[in-house]
Amino acid sequence: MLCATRYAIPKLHRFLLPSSNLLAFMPYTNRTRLCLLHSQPLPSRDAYKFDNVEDVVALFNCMVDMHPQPLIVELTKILGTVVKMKYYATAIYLYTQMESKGILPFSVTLNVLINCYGHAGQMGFALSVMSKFVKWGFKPSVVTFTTIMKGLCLNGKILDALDIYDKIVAKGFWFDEVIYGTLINGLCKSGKTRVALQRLWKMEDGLLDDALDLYFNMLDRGISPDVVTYTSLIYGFCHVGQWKEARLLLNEIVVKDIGLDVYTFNIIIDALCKEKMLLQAHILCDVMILRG
DNA sequence: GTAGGGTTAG
Repeated sequence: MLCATRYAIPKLHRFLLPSSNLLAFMPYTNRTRLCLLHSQPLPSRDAYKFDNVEDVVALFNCMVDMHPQPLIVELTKILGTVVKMKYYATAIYLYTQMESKGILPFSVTLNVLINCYGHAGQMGFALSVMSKFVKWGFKPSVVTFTTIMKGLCLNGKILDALDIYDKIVAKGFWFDEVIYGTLINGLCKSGKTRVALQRLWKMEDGLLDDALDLYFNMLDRGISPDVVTYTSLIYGFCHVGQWKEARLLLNEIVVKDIGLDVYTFNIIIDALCKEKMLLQAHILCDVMILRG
């Protein structure tokens, strides 16, 4: 079941305690170590190759059984760790365990849970967690709505995501680049790049002319599209073969000195390869290598 | 100092 080992502990701690948050964990580390060591037989040599997720699960299980109960903030951090490893179903399971032991979530925990359900293709549950917010006396935040929006996009319900966007506006939350990024990506993914631009433009109360005008307009409003937003749009244009627009956007990134990252490069190289433009793809590959 | 946005291939 679990392959917690004597050798796994230091590694586990390094993994879970990357920052100055060390102090918050200190009361639990020794107990955790004892728990892990006593619940499992000593490992064979092969046990060095353990799965990190299982270690995280082991830690979570230990903590959930502790008295006094650990802080929900700490449990939420561990859940977040599992999510970052993309083990969504596992995180959902852990949450269920936690709740069944009478440990109450707080707003961030619920946001994490919603994210998990979205990725697991269970938007029905994600939405019912929304109602739990009220039940537990918390208010859904802009993060909650953005997470729901992302989940809807992931599950092919782009129109519902746009409705959520309207709710964000109605709630009076101010826009930020993450909301834009989520929505733009969702729209571009569903092959509706034009709609994405129109929608963006509408957000900014302007007229749709072309992508360049749009970005200058956004800048004027104090919201600068970042590399994620650009990358999503480039993905959309590449996918419909509109190289001119893609190139224009790429040019903007360079002009604005926004760092291209591995996502951007991969998207463009992938598109070039699919268009059999291998020479250009190769050049970009070299650029990537040059930039380390 | 806890939560939300971007890719491909196999």
